[in-house]
Amino acid sequence: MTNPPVRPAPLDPEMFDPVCPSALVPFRVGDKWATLILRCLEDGPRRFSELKVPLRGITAKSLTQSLRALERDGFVARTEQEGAVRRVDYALTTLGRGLLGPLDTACAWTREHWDELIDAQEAGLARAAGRH
Amino acid sequence: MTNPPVRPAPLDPEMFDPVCPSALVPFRVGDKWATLILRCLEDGPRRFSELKVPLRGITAKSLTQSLRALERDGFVARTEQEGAVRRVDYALTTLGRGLLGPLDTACAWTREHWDELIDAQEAGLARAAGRH
DNA sequence: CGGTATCCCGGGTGATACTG
DNA sequence: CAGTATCACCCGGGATACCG
Repeated sequence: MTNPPVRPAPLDPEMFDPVCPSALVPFRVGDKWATLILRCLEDGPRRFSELKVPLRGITAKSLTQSLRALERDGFVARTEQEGAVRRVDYALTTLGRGLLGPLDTACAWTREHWDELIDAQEAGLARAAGRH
Repeated sequence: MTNPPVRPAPLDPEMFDPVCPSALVPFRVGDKWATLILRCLEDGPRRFSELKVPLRGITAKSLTQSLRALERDGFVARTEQEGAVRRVDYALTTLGRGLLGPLDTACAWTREHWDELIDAQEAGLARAAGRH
């Protein structure tokens, strides 16, 4: 039985598409991209360029920065594969995987109260507009 | 039976003191101060100046900004009391109170893994220092 | 007391170009 | 492919002063 390194299915390029302005998703971890990166690593290690796909519009610089920060904080492990073609993998550490728990809780809450969040925000904007 | 408006105990000026560098508390809601404000409102309505106490060093401007944002998003309700002395109260809305659930989850996780978080961070810093 | 009005600074973020 | 280097901009946030 061969035992090739676990390779999860490719990421859905639209996994963050419908929304995520993070204005409405009220929980943030680390910097702007950190939670999204964590989510991307949920199903297994990912390559640098692989991560760029669902992270619409992220620059190499920002991605590097976020990854380095996550690495420094012990949430993500970076491993450089040797071989002809360059290949660097990023994976969740145990600690990083643990973060997904509370993160899921937060996301679940947001999804459950999505309509209320939208309504409240619209009402708030209307009030703000009326005041001026 | 008189029914005076509920007034919770005064806030502990040191309720955020030992730590909270928010670098290690990996969950953020809204801006820099939002989660702390939410926590401050947990036990009931608070006045503007009352909030400034545990929020060591926050400026009136920042507090106003954060509160206005929380109000716009429907997490906090502002009520201006009439009377001789000026008095403005901020209280959690139902939606805002709901946020405390996931927030508690996040805080609990952080507390549970505090030592690991510290260790991982120190290790990360050491590695970073070694690389340069 | 409960804010506004200004000024200002640092850095987080993006755009672009370049590299091993 | 997996980054680095550089510039440049915006704005969150603090400091200070003032107001109804």
